[in-house]
Amino acid sequence: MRQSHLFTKTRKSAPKDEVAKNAQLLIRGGFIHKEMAGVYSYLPLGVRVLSKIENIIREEMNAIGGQEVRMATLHPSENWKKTGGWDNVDVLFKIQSRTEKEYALGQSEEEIVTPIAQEYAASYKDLPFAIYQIGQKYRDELRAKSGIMRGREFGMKDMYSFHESQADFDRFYETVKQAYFRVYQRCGLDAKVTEASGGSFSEKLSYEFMVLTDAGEDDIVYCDCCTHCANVEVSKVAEGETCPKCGKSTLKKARAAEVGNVFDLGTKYPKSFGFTYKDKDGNDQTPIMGCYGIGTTRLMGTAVEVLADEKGIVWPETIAPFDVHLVAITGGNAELQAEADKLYEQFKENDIDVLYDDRDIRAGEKFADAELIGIPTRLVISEKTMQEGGVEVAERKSGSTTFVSESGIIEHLQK
RNA sequence: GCCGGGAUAGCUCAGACGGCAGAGCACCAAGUUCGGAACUUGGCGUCGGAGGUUCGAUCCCUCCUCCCGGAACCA
Repeated sequence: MRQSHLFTKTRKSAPKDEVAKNAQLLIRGGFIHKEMAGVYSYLPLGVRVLSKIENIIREEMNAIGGQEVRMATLHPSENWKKTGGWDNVDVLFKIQSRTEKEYALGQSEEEIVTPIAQEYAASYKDLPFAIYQIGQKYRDELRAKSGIMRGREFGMKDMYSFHESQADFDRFYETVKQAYFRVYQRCGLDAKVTEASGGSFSEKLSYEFMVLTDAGEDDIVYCDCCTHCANVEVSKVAEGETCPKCGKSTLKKARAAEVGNVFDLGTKYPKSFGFTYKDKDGNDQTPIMGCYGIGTTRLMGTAVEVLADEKGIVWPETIAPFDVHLVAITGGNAELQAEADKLYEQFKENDIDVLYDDRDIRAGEKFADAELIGIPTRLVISEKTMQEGGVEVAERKSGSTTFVSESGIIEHLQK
């Protein structure tokens, strides 16, 4: 894409009503636009990043047998009244129609997915299965904060699974945990899994996936030399004590952002809806249910928080809005401009995902913008580089530069 | 909803004793520039809203709205 066609622009300063690094950089770069506290619109660059995150999640959920759906976000109040959520879930947005009919906005989808599952699962032969979707969620937070880390409307992947037995649930639970680790790893983030409380809807322990960052809202204690990690709210062992798992190190405490969670829901929701299936002996049984969430927009915010430097965002290749930022420094030289245009066309022909800075502005502004936007690889074509018959290749993350000939650049980028 | 802070140009901010409201950036036009947000010249406010005090309020008082931080909460 030509940057001159991109309708968004960068800005030098962050708006004064944003303090969180993720929101400051994402707004300055033109990835998101704030509508009100806790609610953001996603602009072209932001949508590109979010789509890549969603696709990684989609691939991993599909790989473990998840089936993608898109459920309603406008919910009938009756379903929430059946489960008790109407009166007990304080973050539930409740709205009323002109005729005073009541609705809820989806803050989670058990109330919708359970009846759907019920419709199709009448026999033990129909189990197990897992349904997921990626979409908007609404939560009536008393205090939205931290940019896109904790909003009233946000993106989430939520998956729900239904099983015949606890053993089968446990098997799938573990499968999902492994898939989640792959998601975070592919997004360039190092996540830890912690034990945490199940919240208001489950008496069992849940697992949360945590990425260390001061922008988070949870405190965890973890071990450096093994995988032990727990939310301080449930940890029986405190900071500085010996790791109960490996016994080798003392535990450290850190701030972390929850980027996913998995819950054993037991039979609560199927029971609320009278969801039973026939077992082999013809008896009615209630399925065991699990739910699994990843906040897609929070994941995006976390990546910014964790990976950005003083110049701007540093996207991992896997979720960057573009793979390559081609920056033309022409100084008004038409031949050079034509040369850059040619290179851009060649990139497109070779399916290289490129943002081409063809704007008629000074070099310094282009460099500053490139660093702010954070595309992993920056190519510069200028009089200087042309004299040597090539382009400069700069890595955003390290700042290191190399020189590659014009004829070899496509091959260089494709490997 | 609680505690604290805040709201002045599109953006970032200054401002005064209560007395004609400013700068930089951005935007438009022209020119000079052209590898780190450059420069010159000319073109844009309901001082968040509503009351009150006052000859006069952006400034003082009251209420409200919105925003930020914190606490609490956190499917």
